[in-house]
Amino acid sequence: MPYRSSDKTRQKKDAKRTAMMQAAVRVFAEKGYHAATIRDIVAAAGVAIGTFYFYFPDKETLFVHLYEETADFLLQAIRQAISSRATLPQQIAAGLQAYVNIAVFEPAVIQLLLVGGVGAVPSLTVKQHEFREKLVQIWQRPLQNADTLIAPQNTQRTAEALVGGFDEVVLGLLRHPEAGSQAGTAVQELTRFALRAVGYTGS
Amino acid sequence: MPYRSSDKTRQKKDAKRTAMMQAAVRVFAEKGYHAATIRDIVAAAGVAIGTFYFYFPDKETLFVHLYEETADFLLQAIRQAISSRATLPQQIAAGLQAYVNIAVFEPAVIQLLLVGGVGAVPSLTVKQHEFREKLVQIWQRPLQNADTLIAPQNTQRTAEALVGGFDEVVLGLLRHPEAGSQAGTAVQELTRFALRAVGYTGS
Amino acid sequence: MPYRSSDKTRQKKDAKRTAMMQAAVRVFAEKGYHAATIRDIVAAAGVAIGTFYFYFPDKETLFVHLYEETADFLLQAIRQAISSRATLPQQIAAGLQAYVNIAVFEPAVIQLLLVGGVGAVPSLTVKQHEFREKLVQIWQRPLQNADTLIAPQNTQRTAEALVGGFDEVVLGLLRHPEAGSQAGTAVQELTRFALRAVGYTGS
Amino acid sequence: MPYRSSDKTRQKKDAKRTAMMQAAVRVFAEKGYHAATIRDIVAAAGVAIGTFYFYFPDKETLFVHLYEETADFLLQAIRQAISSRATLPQQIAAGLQAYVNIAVFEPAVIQLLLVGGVGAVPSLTVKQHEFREKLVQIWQRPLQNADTLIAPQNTQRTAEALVGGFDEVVLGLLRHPEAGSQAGTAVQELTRFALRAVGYTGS
DNA sequence: TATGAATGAGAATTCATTCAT
DNA sequence: TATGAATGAATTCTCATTCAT
Repeated sequence: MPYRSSDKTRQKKDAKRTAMMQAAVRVFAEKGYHAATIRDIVAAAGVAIGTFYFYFPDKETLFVHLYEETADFLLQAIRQAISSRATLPQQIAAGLQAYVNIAVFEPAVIQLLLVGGVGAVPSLTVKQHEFREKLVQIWQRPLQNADTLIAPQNTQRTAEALVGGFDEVVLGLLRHPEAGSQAGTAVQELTRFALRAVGYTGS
Repeated sequence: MPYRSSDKTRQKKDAKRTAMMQAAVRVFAEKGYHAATIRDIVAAAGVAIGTFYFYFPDKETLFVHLYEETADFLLQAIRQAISSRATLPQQIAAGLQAYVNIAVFEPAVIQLLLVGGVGAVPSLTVKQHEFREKLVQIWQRPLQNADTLIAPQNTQRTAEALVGGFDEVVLGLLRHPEAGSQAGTAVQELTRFALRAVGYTGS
Repeated sequence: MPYRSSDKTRQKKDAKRTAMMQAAVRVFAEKGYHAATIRDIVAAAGVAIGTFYFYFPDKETLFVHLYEETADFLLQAIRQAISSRATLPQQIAAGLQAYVNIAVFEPAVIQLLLVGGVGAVPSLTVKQHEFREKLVQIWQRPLQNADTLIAPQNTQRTAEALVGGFDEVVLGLLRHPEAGSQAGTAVQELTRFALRAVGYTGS
Repeated sequence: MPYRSSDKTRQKKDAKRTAMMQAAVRVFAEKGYHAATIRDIVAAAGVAIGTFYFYFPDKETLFVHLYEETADFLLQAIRQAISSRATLPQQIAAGLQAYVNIAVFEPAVIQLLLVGGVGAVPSLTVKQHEFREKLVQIWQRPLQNADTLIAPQNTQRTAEALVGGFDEVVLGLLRHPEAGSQAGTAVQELTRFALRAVGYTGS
């Protein structure tokens, strides 16, 4: 019996914690790390300042944590989309579609990862590198697997360049209000771009 | 002897102003806009705080100015490299070489443009968009000119993706201390990547 | 036990706020707007600098607010004293007595209104004019009501001159440490002065 | 011969010094002591900052000096106007006319004495008191001389009140752009006010 | 757990003043 | 004499963080 109550408490607490983190993501994404104040965050979450420090040790830790979680979410989504397809063109299209979907429906995720946290917190630099590297690895894998269907190349470098290109286009989409309407075209064009870039000769 | 105004004094002042701006670029590049304090900048320049405000109106104005100047410098270097070559492969190789050279010898330039100023100052957002757009245009031009030698495509989108790809690779280079040694290889690989990506069929 | 918000806490906060405002009035009155620093004010109130900004938006806003409140207090006191009497001589004597009382027992009020804030803040100029005008109106009213008992005259001008005269004498009183002892005489003499000045012929 | 040249030099220097002082009066009058910067003053005088410190030791000293000179000028003008007339009504009218003239044609003088310097500089307080006292004495003298023609009274107190009244009205005039057109009426009304206030029974 | 009043280090900016030329 | 570049103390204000309730 007692543990059930404790369970509920735990759940409640987690719910509040999660709500605060979501509020924080929104605020960080919108204003960037430095311009976002704790007051902004607690206001967005509808709690008091003290409550923030009950759930999180400090601003920087929260931000780094948020960055990691968000990065994992994005990586997982792309990884999952790619791994659920069989051929390289399908993998690229699916991975891109997943990425663009997130950009359109959760722009805060992209904002946080590609804009809000860039060069803001020293302790984040390492995490950022890790994130970039993992992203590259995710895109490099299908290239390695399609070994015989693409041009001979340094797949790591190719994946790096693709990742950068995807980011640039996606950020460009977000700069325009009607991001959603362009998304489909962008995915197609980027897919073709990527296939050419790797020298795909299948079909 | 009413103080010679326009001669050496003038030059000295300009020299000092330039020296201070260079110091500021270094500091901004290293720490990012917010983490860089006026104290950091004047310390790096070896002057007093008041001196900063004698030469510049305020932190933000200086930063925006620096960003613009640096952006113009980079754009000009790449534009110039591209326009001095005749064929697409040469143009791409030359443009990339120019870009990578700056990254290797003036890493602060790339740091300032791609990292230190991202999401830092609201009044900079517009300038950043302009910078990205100009960069895209610079790379789009040779594609348009090589019209018949490349695959049919949305050259604007392609240029966007290339620009993003180049940036990512260059930032990757800077992450490693021995950037210089990798630079040559990176230029070659990126050139081939780009030629494939545009579907170049010349020779 | 989520923190009782509206009870004692509220009252305490208001009390502190009031205490800080009183401290601020003292400091502003003593040093004038510019010479009074936030440090002075918080030192006088026995709190930290941050506390000031928790209660008030900034120095100027507080000062203007203080000025308005103080002006209203003084105006109300004089208005009330005058309106509670029936004849002109009584009205003048009562109004003056009220004014002098405040000067003697709350010299900071007069100091703030007539000295500390003069020419200090641009945004205050309008308030100052309003204050002077209201003061003139207060003294003009009894003159208009005693219409038939005083010399024909521009009562507005007369009231202006009386107001200026009263201020000068009151400030003179405050210049001497034993202001209180002279106060009674001053009220009598000023009353007679005013009655002559309006050409009062009653009795 | 040499002394002639030195003489000219002296004159030139004095001329420049005077020009700078006039510029300073204008600036102090317009902005008040604290808001007026040395840069403002030298800009108004058309010289360099260093030049200021060649002629004057520092800002405060200059201001106090300016205050004294301006006060002397005003006192002398009124004193002179009064002493050149024979009867009390003429004396009051002439003194007021002189005062109002200065207010209309040299508003900076009044601004400096009655507004710009009030409560601004601690070291000025004494000078201000002296100024007020001298002004009171100037107006008290004719009252004492008209001893038998006015009501029995404390002429010092009366003079104080008159001085304050005159100031208030004059400041009121300056608040309106068309000060000049109202000046004549104001002098007449104030003269009558003053004559009534002293209980003048002549004629 | 939750609150929000209180803190104070630190940042940007101003401006009177100095001094080498 | 005259200049104006250079200085740095002092000021206002912000904001992450603490802690008594």
